[in-house]
Amino acid sequence: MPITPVRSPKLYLLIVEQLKQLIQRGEYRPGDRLPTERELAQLFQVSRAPVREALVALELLDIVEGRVGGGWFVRRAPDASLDVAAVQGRPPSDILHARVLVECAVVEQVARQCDEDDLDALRRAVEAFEAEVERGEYHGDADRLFHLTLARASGNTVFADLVGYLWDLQNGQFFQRVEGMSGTARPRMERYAAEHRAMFEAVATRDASRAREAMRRHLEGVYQDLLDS
Amino acid sequence: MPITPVRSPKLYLLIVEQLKQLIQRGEYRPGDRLPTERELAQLFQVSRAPVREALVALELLDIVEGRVGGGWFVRRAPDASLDVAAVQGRPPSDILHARVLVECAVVEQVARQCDEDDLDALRRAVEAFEAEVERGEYHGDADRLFHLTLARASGNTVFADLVGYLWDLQNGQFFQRVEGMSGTARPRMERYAAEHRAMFEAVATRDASRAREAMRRHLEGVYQDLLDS
DNA sequence: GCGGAGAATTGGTCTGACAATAAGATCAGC
DNA sequence: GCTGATCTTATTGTCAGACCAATTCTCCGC
Repeated sequence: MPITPVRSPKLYLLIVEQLKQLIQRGEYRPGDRLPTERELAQLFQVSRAPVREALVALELLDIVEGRVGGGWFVRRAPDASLDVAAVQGRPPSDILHARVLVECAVVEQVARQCDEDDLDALRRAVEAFEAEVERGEYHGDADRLFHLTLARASGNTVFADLVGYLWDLQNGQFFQRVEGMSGTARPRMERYAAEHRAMFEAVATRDASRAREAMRRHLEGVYQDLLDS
Repeated sequence: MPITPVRSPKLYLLIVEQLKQLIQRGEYRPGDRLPTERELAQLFQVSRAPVREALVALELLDIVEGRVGGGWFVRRAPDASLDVAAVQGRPPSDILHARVLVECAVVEQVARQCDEDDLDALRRAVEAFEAEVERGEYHGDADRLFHLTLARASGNTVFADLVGYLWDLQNGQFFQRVEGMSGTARPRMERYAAEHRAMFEAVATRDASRAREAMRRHLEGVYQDLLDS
């Protein structure tokens, strides 16, 4: 179980972050020239070394480009990113509502249009979760996999992004650590497994409205469990 | 026949290339510790600086990980598609569907429950966009602000995250830069301004279903414009 | 105005140094 | 012999200053 990684704030990572934001917000646009390394070092109140390391790293991402004797130029805006680490915790109810909105739509769409391959993948995800519960362990991977597989089956890559983000947001915030599945945890997991299977069955029988309802109840149940604990 | 640009081989790029190959060929596997920076510098016959720049760049790609006082560790093998995947965005239609799902729900909820302060903020966002169009400039900030203000007015912080992400995803991918608003751009922007105002009016009069429809038409219109250009 | 030579600027690299952290080694105590 | 704390060493992260090569700017002659 991954304990929250305590990261020491390295300067070059902070500089990378700031530069990315500056470019994404249009402060510097593609084609623009950045301040010189020495100027950036002064602005960030550091030496040239971490500034260069940040710039070189961004160059490998094709975001900036360094020309000897010329300067650093912006090539493209950094990709939009949903970074859980950058978010300092959202109200659980906000997460719930977002998950209900997105995942209900997802499961409804999957029920309407998924093919046999999707169903196979879903079945495997359900069984992996059941096996985990059976063995008495839970580290979330199989749970996340089910929701992500569902999102992928929708055929919409953006939905997959959102579902993964929301899962991390919800579960990273709360049970960072579920050790051994003590006491009340086990019945919960068994219920979750059953709910996953129910959703799968609804999808397999192409019952969109039943699938949607199953998802809504599942998410609300998980939310309640989180609040209780 | 395009002349191949003779690029001056920067040392850190050569080192990045060699390290990537070493890891890809299994010389160093995930979990392994790389030689120390000083050892690598000796091996490559260079100083520490370019070695560090290469390592830091690989760290941003999640290929290696540097621990203070510990050393550099391999996290995963660099897969060739990573760079491409980082660059290529999401299918525009996927983004559209996600935006319709989320933002229609947002605007509907705002129409139902927003207060006077929210309406003020929305009005200011609408007027800022109109002023931008009036001045003949468009750099997206005011557009983004409107959608984000709407999301914030919903009271759900996660919705704000999602809306911001989806906006960046859609607009970062296409018009990275709209300079001067040439030809067909201006009428478009005027239409967008009008649509924003229409949404605002619908919200202000608490007409949830009209607001939702206005949002859906707006997003689909934007999508069509993007495809046309 | 134009072209070209020289000066100033700027990225790329090197060297050496120091602090902070992590990991290994040592040692006292039982 | 084992445990736990302490000390030592190793390593990264950062700083400062310097030099080189490529680029860009400037200014001068024409």
